[in-house]
Formats: sequence, C-alpha cells, structure tokens
Amino acid sequence: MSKKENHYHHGDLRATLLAVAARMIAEKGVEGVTMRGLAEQIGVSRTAPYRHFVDKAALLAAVAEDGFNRLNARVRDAKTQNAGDPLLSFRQMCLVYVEFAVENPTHYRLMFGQEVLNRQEYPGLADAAEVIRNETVAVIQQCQQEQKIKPGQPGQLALAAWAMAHGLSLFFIDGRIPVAGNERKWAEMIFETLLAGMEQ
Amino acid sequence: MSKKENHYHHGDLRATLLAVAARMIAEKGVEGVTMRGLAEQIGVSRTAPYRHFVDKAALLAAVAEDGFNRLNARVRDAKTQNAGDPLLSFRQMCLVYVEFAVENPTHYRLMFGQEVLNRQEYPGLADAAEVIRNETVAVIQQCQQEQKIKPGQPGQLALAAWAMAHGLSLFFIDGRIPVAGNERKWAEMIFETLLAGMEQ
DNA sequence: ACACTATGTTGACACTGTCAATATTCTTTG
DNA sequence: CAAAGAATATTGACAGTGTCAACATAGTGT
Repeated sequence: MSKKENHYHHGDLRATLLAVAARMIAEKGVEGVTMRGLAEQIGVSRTAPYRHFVDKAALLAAVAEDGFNRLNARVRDAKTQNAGDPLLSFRQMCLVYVEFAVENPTHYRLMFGQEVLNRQEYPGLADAAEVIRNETVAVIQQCQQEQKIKPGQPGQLALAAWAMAHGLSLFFIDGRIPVAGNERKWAEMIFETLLAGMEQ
Repeated sequence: MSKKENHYHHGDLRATLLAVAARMIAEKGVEGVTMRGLAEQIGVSRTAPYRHFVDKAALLAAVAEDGFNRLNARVRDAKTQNAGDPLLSFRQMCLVYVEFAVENPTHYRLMFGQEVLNRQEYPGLADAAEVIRNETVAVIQQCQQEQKIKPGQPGQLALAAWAMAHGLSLFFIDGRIPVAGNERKWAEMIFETLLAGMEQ
C-alpha cells in the first residue's frame, strides 16, 4: 500500500505515463515523445507502458483525450459564466477556445494531429472531440431563440465558428502570422466579423 | 544521354523522388513515406536520395512546396477568371482553396504539418506559403475600393478568410463532420456567412 | 497457503534515418 | 582525346525506434 517505495510494481503507472507524456509533449512536441524515453524518464522498463496501452498511438490518444476534456471544461466554463446572454457566451467560448490552443500549442496539435487520427478506435477520444460541437450548437440555438442570430441550421453555424477557431488557433500556433502576443486582440476582431455575419 | 536505360546514374532522380513521394503521400499518408521505401520503389539504393536532399525533412519540405505552388496556381486562376468582380473572385478563391484540400487531403496535411514546420530552413516553402495571403489581401483591398467590403485592415480580413478556409479544410479532410460529398455546399454556405460579416 | 491475475523485466527482431568509405559515371580542361 | 575532378550512386555500419515473446515478481481472493 505504501506508494513512495521503489517497488517492482509502480503503483499508478498509467496515470504517471499520461502525466509525463503530457509534460514531454509540452516541452519537446509530440515527435519528441518516445515510448522508451518515456519509460526511462519514469524509471521503468521500456515495455512496461504496454501493460497499460496497447500502442503508442493508444497512449497518445489518451493524452489527446485528456486535452479535449480540459478544453471542454474551459469552454463550458465560458458558457456558464455568461449564461443569460447567449451571444456573449458564444463569443467567449470562441475566444477561450483559441486561448487554450495558444497556451497548449503542442498538445492542441496532437489533439488534431494524424498521430491519433483513427478516432473510431478510441471512442473516448471521439466523444470528447464531439462535446464542443454540441455545446456550440446549443448556444447558437439559444441565440436563435432570442433572435440574436439569424435562423438556419445551427450545426452549420457551429461548424463555421469551430472551423474559424481551429484555423485561427493553428495559424497562431504555427507562427504563420506576425501577431506575437496580440493573438487575443486579433481573435476578438476576427470573431466580431464572423458574428456580424451571423447576427440578424 | 539516353534516359531509358538502367544506368548507375539515374538521370533525374531529384524530380522522380518528388513525384514518387507525392504519390506515396497521396496513397498512404505522410507517415507511410520512408526514405528507404521511396528509394526501393524507384529502384535505387537507400542513400541515393541523400545526394539530392540533405534530410527526409528537406525532401518533404520540397514536396510541400510543390503542393503550395499547385494550390497557389489554382487560387490565382480562380482570381483572374473572375477579374472585374473582386467580390466574386474572393468567394471563388475561398471555395477553390477548400476544394484543393479535399482533393489532396494527405498532401494538404503535409503542407501544414509539423514534419515541415521549421519553415525558416526552407525559404522556398516559406515564400510559397506566403503567396496566398498576399493574393487574398489584394482582392480584399480591391473589394474595399469598390466599397463591397467594409473598411478595415485587409490583412485581418484576409486572415479571417484564410483561417476559415484552413479550419474547414481540415475538418473536411479529417471527416470530423458528417458531410460526405456535400463539402462544396457546406463551404458555400459557410463562406456566405463570413462574407455577410465582411460586406458593407 | 496457494493458485490466479495483474504488472513489470529482459532479450530479440525488424525497421528507420543517416554517416563514412567506396565505386561509378559525367564533365571539363589540358 | 586523355586525365583529373566533380557529381552521383552503392554498400556497410550504427544507433534509435516500436513492439513481440518468454519469463519474473507482486498483489488478491479462495
């Protein structure tokens, strides 16, 4: 039961793997993460991780899923903090999304990268990635009910917002635009433009 | 000088490498491309490619650059074909962009992927990736002059459109939205929304 | 106390990118 | 036209990778 000792059994290797992998990703990017290096960092043999994840892909998928959960939580927060004004909720959700991406660039990239692309194999991941869309659709419907957003398929409007947030996030992350530090301002103005097209 | 014979010197290995790599990428994705497999496919020794590219990364960068050039050409086409109506030009450029991505999914992903991210090392690639933004900025300025788009920093509006196109492209490619086959329609409607926010 | 299961380890393999040394062909220049 | 030098291709080697199979150890329930 004691956890601090140097056991043959690690005690909570699975969680440790996820945590250390996440740290390594943040520090050196996804391509800097290696099963062996990960195991060594933790002080465990190279194949120990395979007792908890069938694959490197499965491990990365789990890390990605964690990322989605954190992102989801943040978006939901932004939503509930501005409940009552769905349009403001919507705006904040978009901004918070981009903010998360900018703060966790490598992690965000993993979440949408090809390392983890066969999402059907990782149902948890697929679900986690779905939450945001549903959340967004819901807000948009609210806005439409209050006649603050033009009528039309909310799924389509949600996709518009999500695609914008995603593209913007990636451009910020990749430094594809000379905007260092002012991401927030740019994002605000750009979402303002999009919202202008959605309001009625 | 004869080119068909089986020579010790291949004759035009560099170009062949790029072509075959592009094909392999289209067929099996970027992660399915390996220096050795590539060489074998062409019928040349494993290290022959290194006479033409210092790195695997350099090779992929060159392939990505080709992709940007093709994309640029297509966007430019869309632009000139509708010269005279800059707003229509703009609209078409956006649609053609997404079309390219959907038709060349793995190639598009490479162009924006981390395999090739240190773009400073590949000036050609950096330049090629810059063309579209400039092109877009120019059209937007035209639209503004004809008072079809609201005034404001054209660079910002261009980024909005580009980010939207990029995000949408990736979502289509990744199958992240149940929209099989109707990408064009969705893209049209979504860009309509964005343009509505940009028009004056 | 003992069997069972979960977890961890070691050894091995095929595959990868890439370097160094070597061989072959092409090009240039005497 | 021959010889030297540059360009291009090859073979051998190495370290690093993911992962399988066989084995070892620790915790759990009967």
